[in-house]
Amino acid sequence: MLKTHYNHVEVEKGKYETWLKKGYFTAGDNSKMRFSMVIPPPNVTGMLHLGHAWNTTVQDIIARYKRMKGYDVLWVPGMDHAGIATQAKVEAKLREQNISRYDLGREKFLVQAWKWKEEYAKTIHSQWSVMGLSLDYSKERFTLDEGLSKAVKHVFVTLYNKGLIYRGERIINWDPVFKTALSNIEVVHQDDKGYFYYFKYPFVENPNEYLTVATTRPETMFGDVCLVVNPNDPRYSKYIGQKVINPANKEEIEIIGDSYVDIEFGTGVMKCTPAHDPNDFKIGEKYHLKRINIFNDDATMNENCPKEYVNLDRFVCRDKLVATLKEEGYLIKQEEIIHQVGHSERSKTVVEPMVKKQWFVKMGPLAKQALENQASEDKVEFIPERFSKIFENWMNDCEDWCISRQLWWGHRIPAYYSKKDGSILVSETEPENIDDYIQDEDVLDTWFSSALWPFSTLGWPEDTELFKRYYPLDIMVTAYDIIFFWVSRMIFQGLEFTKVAPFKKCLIHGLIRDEQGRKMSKSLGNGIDPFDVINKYGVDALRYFLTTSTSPGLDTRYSEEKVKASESYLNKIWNSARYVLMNIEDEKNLDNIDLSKLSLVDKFILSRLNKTIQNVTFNMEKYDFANASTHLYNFVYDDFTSWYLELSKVKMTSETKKVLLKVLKDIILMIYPYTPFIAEEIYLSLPNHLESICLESYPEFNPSEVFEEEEMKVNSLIKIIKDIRSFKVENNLQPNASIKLYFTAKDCSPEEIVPYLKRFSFASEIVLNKHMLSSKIYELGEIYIEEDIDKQEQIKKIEKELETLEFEISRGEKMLSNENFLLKAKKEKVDLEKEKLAKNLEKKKQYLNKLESLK
RNA sequence: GGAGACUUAGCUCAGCUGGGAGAGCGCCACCCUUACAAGGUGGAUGUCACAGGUUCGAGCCCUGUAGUCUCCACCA
Repeated sequence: MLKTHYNHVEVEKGKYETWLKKGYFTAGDNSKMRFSMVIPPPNVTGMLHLGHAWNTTVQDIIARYKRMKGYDVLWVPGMDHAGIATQAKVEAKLREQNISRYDLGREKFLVQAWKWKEEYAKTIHSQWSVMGLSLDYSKERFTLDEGLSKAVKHVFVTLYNKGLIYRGERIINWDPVFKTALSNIEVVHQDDKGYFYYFKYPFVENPNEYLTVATTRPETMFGDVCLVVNPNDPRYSKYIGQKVINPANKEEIEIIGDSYVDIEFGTGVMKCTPAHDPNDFKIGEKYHLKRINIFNDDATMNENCPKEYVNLDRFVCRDKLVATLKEEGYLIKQEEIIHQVGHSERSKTVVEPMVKKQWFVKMGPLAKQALENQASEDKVEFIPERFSKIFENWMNDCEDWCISRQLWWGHRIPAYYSKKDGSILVSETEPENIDDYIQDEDVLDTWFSSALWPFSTLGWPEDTELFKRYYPLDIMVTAYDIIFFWVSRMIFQGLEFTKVAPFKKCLIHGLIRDEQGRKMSKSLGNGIDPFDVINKYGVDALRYFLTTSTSPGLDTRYSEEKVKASESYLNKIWNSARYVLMNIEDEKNLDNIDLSKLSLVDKFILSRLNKTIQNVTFNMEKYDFANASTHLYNFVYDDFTSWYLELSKVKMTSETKKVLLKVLKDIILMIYPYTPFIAEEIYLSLPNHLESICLESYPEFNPSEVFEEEEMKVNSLIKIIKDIRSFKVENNLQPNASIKLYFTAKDCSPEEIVPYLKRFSFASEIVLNKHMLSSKIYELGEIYIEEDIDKQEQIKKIEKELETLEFEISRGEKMLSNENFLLKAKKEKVDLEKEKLAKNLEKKKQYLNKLESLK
């Protein structure tokens, strides 16, 4: 027997270990249809947060639901080495001991990094188990494990041989803290306060005249190679070909013309720094301009700058240069502005565009393929659909992907440079005469290996059984913030290498915010540790909250109040289970409900149950877990606990007991994917259970158990009871005050109804078939509550009823007298309204008769 | 500069293909009724941002306006 109160600590204890031991989550039953997913691999940088909890719970609901629906479910766990993020953490830890990665050297540093990985993998595993995730650990992978490394090399080499990976000197985003290149999307643009500086560039021929150039980054003037004006700009076109003095270093530079320059913007004269600005770089390419790199790798100034600036930090240099130019009279003015500045996603430092030799993936052909696929029938179905557009927009104008990183923690680029002639060898295996070669020092962007995750985890590029059976995946579940980083890259790599999209559906959810709607972040200190929540309210309550108080694709706010409400709901189910168990204790035969022996209310609840199963299943199939849970919730509260449990107390037949058990069991089965721990606990206390709820099937809709008439009648009974209750409140009577009732049945046998009336109205006496003039009319018949009021009061009451009735009748008549409504509305709607109107008119007639007699 | 989302009860949010406005929490009154006081019963509260349009009928569809937010974009 269950305890009086739901205690999450006791309920959760030991269950997950048992499930794992029994192998319930191990895929491989080939007799069933397959259903496959892989977990978005969390970074091995630290603890899981609420976002992970949300994301994984959604997947767990899917996995458990699909198992119940008879699928062989594979859900692959795994983690991501998270190159730059993890390396930063390991370096920070070493720094505490005053050790830099260079002190250790590559190999020893990697030993430290692997240690870090082992430690955090352990934490993540234990957190997954607390969350109750039904992962198949026998298939677990890590992005740096041997098989995945093999896949990465294979992809790199194949793309290289196809000409889709190239090495080139191009302008890239440089992170001067981590001293590595970044891809475009690892740069986040923020509004920063800065200055627009206006400088004089005097003409060589005529030093009294000058052009004014505005810039936000004066220090890059040391890298200027020319000025650019628009040839169509009447103010300046005449100067094209002339020379001016660069005030920063007093060197002569030419004025060239190019229509790129916006006549309206700034002064209309642009300085050109091909080595440190993406647009200037393009112009530089067009006109074969010099690229003068002025920065060291840590963004201090290098020897291409005047002596007094060398080795100064870029911002110190900026201030010093501005001060000098001001002194020399070159600074015309400076304006404070707010502008977008690129920062490194990881180090937060201001990114410096630099020309560097890096490896790139040529995006054009890959993007084209992805877009074509998305326009075809084999497209990835995004849920909600609008995210497809976001994916396509990005695919449409993405630049080549810089994939080399100047880090140590990651997949080392399989390119080898000959010591003899410097030629490049790109190969999956080391060259035999390795001593004659030097391997490229760089590693690949983390997302390069993540992009292969849906198939590399299944053993690809080997043609494994796992890959053959489970690929492509049925669904990928992720938040919208990594559509560009991850989803899009999985799609184009999947298409390129496996010829199909890596997953059929992509379920996108939002981000979780704090109670005020702000992002959770370390600097704000507003992060919520999911495991604190779990300790307090239980993992089921957290899971329920995360997956039900959210809307598809939208952000949600964390709300302790709602977690608490979830726990109350679970307690409600818990206690309803106690009631059922208490009542069926001594009943031996609980199977095979005999429909012919059911009472009115038994049929009512069975009917409601079946409609609920239908609605819940419909929404589960759409992956709309919030909506599915709402249907179940309303059924549990309104139909089951508020009414059926109470009504069942009137006449507890052995058939009723069977119904109680069936309804409870189906509720437990439907809530199970959301809240597996409490569901298992209750399930195991039911008679005739299997070894675990994990082995159960999902409830099926049964049309032969839908009883419209009984539903209608019980609803009418409920209405009567509610009216009696309000009558008592209105008349300041205690809820259990005894009253005298008059009941004249219609379309039902009074014997069936009276016991319920008696119990719920606390009636001391129920008089049957005695027509009372001021009784109220229901589907089940007429009800009159005896009270001490005079004729006038009774008339008033009836007139009030008539008034509301009149309102409804006129609404119906208006509708039905509208020809267009009759012509254009759906037939069912018209019939429904007709029926309603007829009923109301009949009711009105009866009330009028009463009124007549009273008067 | 583009793209998208959001605006519904005091607060947080639901409202499925257009057919009589909902939940949780909070608030008021009453009730320890033998599953549950982490509860029950009854109740109050909404020009569904604004303005047009389509429609027999609009919270829902279309257009515009305002506000909030997010993403993308090289504007020196």
